[in-house]
Amino acid sequence: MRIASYNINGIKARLPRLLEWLEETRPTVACLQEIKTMDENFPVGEFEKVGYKAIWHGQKSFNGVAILADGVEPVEVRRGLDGDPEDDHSRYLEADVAGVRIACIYLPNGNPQPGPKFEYKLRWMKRLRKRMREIAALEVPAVVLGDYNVIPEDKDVWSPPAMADDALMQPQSRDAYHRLLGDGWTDALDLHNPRGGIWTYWDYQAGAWQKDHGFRIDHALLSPELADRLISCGVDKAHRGREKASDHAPVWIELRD
DNA sequence: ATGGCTTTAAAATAAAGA
Repeated sequence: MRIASYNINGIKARLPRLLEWLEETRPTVACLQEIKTMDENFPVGEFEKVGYKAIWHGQKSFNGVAILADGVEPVEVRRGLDGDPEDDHSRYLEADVAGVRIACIYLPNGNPQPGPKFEYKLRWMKRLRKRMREIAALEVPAVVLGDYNVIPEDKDVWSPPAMADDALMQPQSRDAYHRLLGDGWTDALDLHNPRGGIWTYWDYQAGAWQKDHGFRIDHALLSPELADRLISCGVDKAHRGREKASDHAPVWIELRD
């Protein structure tokens, strides 16, 4: 089976591209971030037409996550993270599909830093770690994937100096990410590309795509039970170059059944 | 460059993104 993640930057503007990607690559499960729409406007019928069932957790204007599955309804486990009743952002959705626990995340960006947005990012990462430790304790095949908004190491960015002040690569962001790995989660793309140089995001500005000025912030973290089943993984880079593309490219993992 | 694009919401600008 193939499990993919795609920050689509607006489901309304991206729908033709998204349906095209689903039909061309046919992932078993597709986790979406930044759907940027209220629940009542989620185009579930468009996905049903091409054979996908869906659950979603939206909000007005920004954020929002969804999980699509080929031919089966994802069985929702939870939406949102514990630990902050004030947090009304739609950034977390967890479900079971085909015997795999799947958490779709849209981690806060955190810019500008320092500041309240960066503090929110770090708090959110603590709450995520708590939930991921609970999932790990289940000792089941599990993957937590999505837009982590963290550049894990310098090898994951086209120019470390150019991004030095960005929230995505501050030491606190990186430390929090590496604590997840320390808990036993495996970064699939990093495992298969240890020298780096793999990007999942290219800014719309300054010709970043044309110059290949990107970085890697979309990640799939696997539990030991799922890491054992990893066959291959990759980035659907060509989809970033199409008309009206998202600024992210899809990432995917292929697993033994 | 307190942002060179892009999206959303909504009716001209503003917020958010990374």
